[in-house]
Amino acid sequence: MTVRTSKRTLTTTDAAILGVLSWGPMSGYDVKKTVDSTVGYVWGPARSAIYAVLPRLVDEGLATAREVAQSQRPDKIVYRITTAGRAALKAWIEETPAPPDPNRNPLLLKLFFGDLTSPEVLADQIQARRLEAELLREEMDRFEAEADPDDVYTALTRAWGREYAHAVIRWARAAEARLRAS
Amino acid sequence: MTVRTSKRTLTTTDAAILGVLSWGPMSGYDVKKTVDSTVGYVWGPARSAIYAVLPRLVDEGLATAREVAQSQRPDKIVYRITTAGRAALKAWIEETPAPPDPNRNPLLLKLFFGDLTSPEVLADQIQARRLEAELLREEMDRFEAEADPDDVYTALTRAWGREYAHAVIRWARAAEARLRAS
DNA sequence: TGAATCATGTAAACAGTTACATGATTGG
DNA sequence: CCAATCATGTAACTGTTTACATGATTCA
Repeated sequence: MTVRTSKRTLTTTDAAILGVLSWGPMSGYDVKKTVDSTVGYVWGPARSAIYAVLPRLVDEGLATAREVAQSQRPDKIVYRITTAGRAALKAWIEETPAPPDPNRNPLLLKLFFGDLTSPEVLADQIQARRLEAELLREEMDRFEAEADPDDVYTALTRAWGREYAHAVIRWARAAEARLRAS
Repeated sequence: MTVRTSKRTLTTTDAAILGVLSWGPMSGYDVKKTVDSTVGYVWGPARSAIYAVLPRLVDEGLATAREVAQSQRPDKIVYRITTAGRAALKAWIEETPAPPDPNRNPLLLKLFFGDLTSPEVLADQIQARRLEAELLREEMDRFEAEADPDDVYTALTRAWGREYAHAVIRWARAAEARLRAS
């Protein structure tokens, strides 16, 4: 059993998957569900990406796979993070510099070329962004209510969600007013 | 001269390039420089992407190319947006729904798995993000000073830059304090 | 009976980046 | 003379998504 001891750094998707495996062994199907309801807010790989990554993690010795036969349900493959996997994830967290904030905002790009259309069109699109942000804020509030206040890390992610939503809402309100006025 | 009348919707990179061409005809080299100093803040394609996209825009009838011989400088190819190009860009602005905010934040993802490392490591990374945001805010302030206050669209993009930077700074300050305390 | 859930995977396409490759001219 | 600027492109790769493909079981 040769293990590809490649010291390749993890992709963000690898890290997300390894991360949920660090919470407990599970099948690809369960990884997907867990991702969606947790880290999916900040990194949401496609289902097919998860099924592609898992065997690769096994190849690299970062996880193990065990086939589990089931009678009432389709058989499944349960993945478990290894010590090497935990170390690789820790290294990714500590050593990989978080890239600067994504410089990519198509909505803002539209604003640069705003002269080609009417202010109402842009105001509508900004409003849609604001409604999204308002939903996000409500969601964060709901999480806040049912969350463990001692869990610092998830508290910080919720705090960012609220701060971000707040920024979008403030900006959008002002932008909409200014555009609808002209 | 057959023009591929494909009604393919533009990619964001296509739109960014067509957009700067809507400000005037120019070479690929100049597109790159113009992008970097303007829309680059929200969409910054690589140089190679620009040189790859430009001929495709010509294929699709969205731009024309004219070779310009130069004696003192290397010859160049000057691209000019066509009426069809302008229409395609307008359609992109009006019809293409701006995708929801990018769900992709590796720094936040690290926080989800924060238990695997020390609070200091995370605080350091958050601090780096804050310093970035402080630079962004200063840059926006400088732009603000020299900008035309009647130009609504660039004013809105600057406003977003400031609002966003503010959100990052507020969040990071609180997060750093909380992590350094524990 | 038909939709939802459980369960896994492949193939093709897409969007974009980095690195490679070349070469003249200008200014300090 | 050396660095910066002007000028264009290709090749290989990376990471990710969408669509395709299959099939059992449970619940309303």
